[in-house]
Amino acid sequence: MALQDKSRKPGIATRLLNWYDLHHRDLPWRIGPADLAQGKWPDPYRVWLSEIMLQQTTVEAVKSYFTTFTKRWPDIFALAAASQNDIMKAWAGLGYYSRARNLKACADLIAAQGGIFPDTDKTLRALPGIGPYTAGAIAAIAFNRPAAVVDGNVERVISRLYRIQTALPQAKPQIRILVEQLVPAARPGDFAQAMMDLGATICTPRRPKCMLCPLSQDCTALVAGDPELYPVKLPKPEKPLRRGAAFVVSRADGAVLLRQRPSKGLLGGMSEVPTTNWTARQDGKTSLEAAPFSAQWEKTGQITHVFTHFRLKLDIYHTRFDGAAPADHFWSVPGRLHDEALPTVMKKAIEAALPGATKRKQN
DNA sequence: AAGGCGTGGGA
DNA sequence: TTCCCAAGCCT
Repeated sequence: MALQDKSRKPGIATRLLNWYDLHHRDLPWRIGPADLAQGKWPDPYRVWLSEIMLQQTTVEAVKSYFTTFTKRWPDIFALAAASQNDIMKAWAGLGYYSRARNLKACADLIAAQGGIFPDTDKTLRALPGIGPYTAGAIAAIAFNRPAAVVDGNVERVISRLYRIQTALPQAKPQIRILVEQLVPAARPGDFAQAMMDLGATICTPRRPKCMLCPLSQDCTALVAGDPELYPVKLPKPEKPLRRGAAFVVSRADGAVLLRQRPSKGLLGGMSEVPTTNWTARQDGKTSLEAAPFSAQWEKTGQITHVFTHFRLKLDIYHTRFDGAAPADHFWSVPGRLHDEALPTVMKKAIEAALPGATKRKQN
């Protein structure tokens, strides 16, 4: 929700912005406070792209993807003109692949409207892949709107400032209200980024650097001596184990047999080697009936991979085959496996049978 | 509205 | 090793 009036806590915002001017992070998608003061302004396309990539993803992981994407697709029209499959390939390895599907859908919508981004919290929120956080972030950073921007960093900072006893996510509404009261009428974008920088570099989950914090005088948890206890979170359920088998079929020229996963759900729209269903059975028995064809399958190893809500153990089988690809399968481009839309778990599976096969050759 | 949805890095 | 978690969104 955009705020019309000034911050009711000017001291905190001022202290935070002064700290940000000196200690902000330089990031590829960011216009620093000095440049901003000179009248330079961020490109909404780059703000949007970076914010989508940063959802539940670390800054370090995003950097190279952001560079690759903006070089290949410099603006919203270039991205809208790209195929869904090329975007999935470029997104491979970054995770949460529904983001890549929504990215394309959003680019198409904006390009069709002349390439102009919506510039308010509410209108941004209506676009695919843009929720409360991202809408606020784009509105504040790209359009200087005094929107409340609440991410995991901000939740932590606010939880400690006010020593909030309510556990997340139940505390979210309360946190949002507190942030709304802090947002300054001037520099709302810098304020949002400052809050996140503070959470990422000073007010860290463990061992926060309170000695260096510009808000130490404001922090209730620091006074109480227990900042690490916040935010309060409920214990997470443990991840069940699922098992299955994956079948790596290699052709003489190095091509590998692939197929495309359904567009929705886990790894939706990404490519995979043929696999059995991933079941909860614990006996380790895998049915070769699910193989793409009957052959002399050689077990070449086993991999484990951790998804958001379950762990997966896959037995890896390998065979060589030089015929035509079966229905609904295709051969990868020989020597170009690293360009396929392969999620990390599938790269692991292929590597277990064909070491080095998914690596980009360096020269 | 609670659960589905990836991955890699740090402690 | 194991756990936590990182600029959340969708249904």
